Amino acid sequence: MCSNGHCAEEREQMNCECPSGRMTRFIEPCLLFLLSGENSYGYELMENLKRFGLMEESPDPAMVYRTLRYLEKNGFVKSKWDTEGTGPAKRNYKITEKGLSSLRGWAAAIKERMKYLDKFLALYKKASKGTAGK
Amino acid sequence: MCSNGHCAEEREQMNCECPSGRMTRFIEPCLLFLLSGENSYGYELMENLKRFGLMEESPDPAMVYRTLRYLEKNGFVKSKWDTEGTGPAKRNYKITEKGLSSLRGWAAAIKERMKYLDKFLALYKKASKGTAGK
DNA sequence: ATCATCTATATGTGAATTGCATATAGATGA
DNA sequence: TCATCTATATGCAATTCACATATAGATGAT
Repeated sequence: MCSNGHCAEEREQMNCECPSGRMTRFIEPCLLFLLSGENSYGYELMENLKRFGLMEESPDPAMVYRTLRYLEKNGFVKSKWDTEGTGPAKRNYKITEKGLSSLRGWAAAIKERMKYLDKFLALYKKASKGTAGK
Repeated sequence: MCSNGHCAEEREQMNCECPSGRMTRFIEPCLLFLLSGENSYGYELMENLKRFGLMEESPDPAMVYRTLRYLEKNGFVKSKWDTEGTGPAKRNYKITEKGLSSLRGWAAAIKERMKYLDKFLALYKKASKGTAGK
């Protein structure tokens, strides 16, 4: 049981994988960001997602592929089958203008959200100085 | 439709209430923090939650009361009916040692989480300097 | 040749989380 | 008596996600 009592397994507080503070749908801006750099496809994106740290081990393929389809369905990216080269066919994604705009929206929202988290931590720290958070 | 295409209504990017970056179960550490300051009850806590900014208008009573029951069920708080004073009876909550420990866990997790968000924003900013995020 | 492994994409399912609606009821003031 | 404020609570459906599973082309080892 983790420190928050959510998880079945015993974990270090900092490595707790219970929902504490999980960022809902954070994989979306990550994918959009990667695609804003260069066109890519699911399997490759999965590897590069590790850079963002939140999916340290290896991101869930289901999440990656489903999110990519969601992004395409909503016009944030466009895909084409790429049968060149070796191995199975890849679905190659390219970000759209709408996708770039969404990425800017995400960045702004994340910035805003961090303000609130900072506020929480500031309140917490302030309260810790006294005995309690009165 | 918001900038991320998730919401039905038109909104300013910064005020978008779509899931962009929402912190899952953030109400938990907020309640624990408030109770670490002084004993309180649902209706009062609901008012004080506004201070954290994330539930600007007014927090959903369902979330507040359900979360409090969850916290009690898991030993993070204890409650007693308070029939003193005027109006309907209040369920008065008091944080436990386990609750204080959980609050510390949340604070650590949030700090850690902010590191990742900072990292994302740093990457985004860096990429914005060049033409694209290559 | 066949078998494991790597590359690549995709769907199914159940649990967790949440927003919104609704129910209940004591107390207060017009 | 009726609306409003205080106070707590449940029901339900949509969203999100972790984990399991399916499919299939290509490659290298034995």
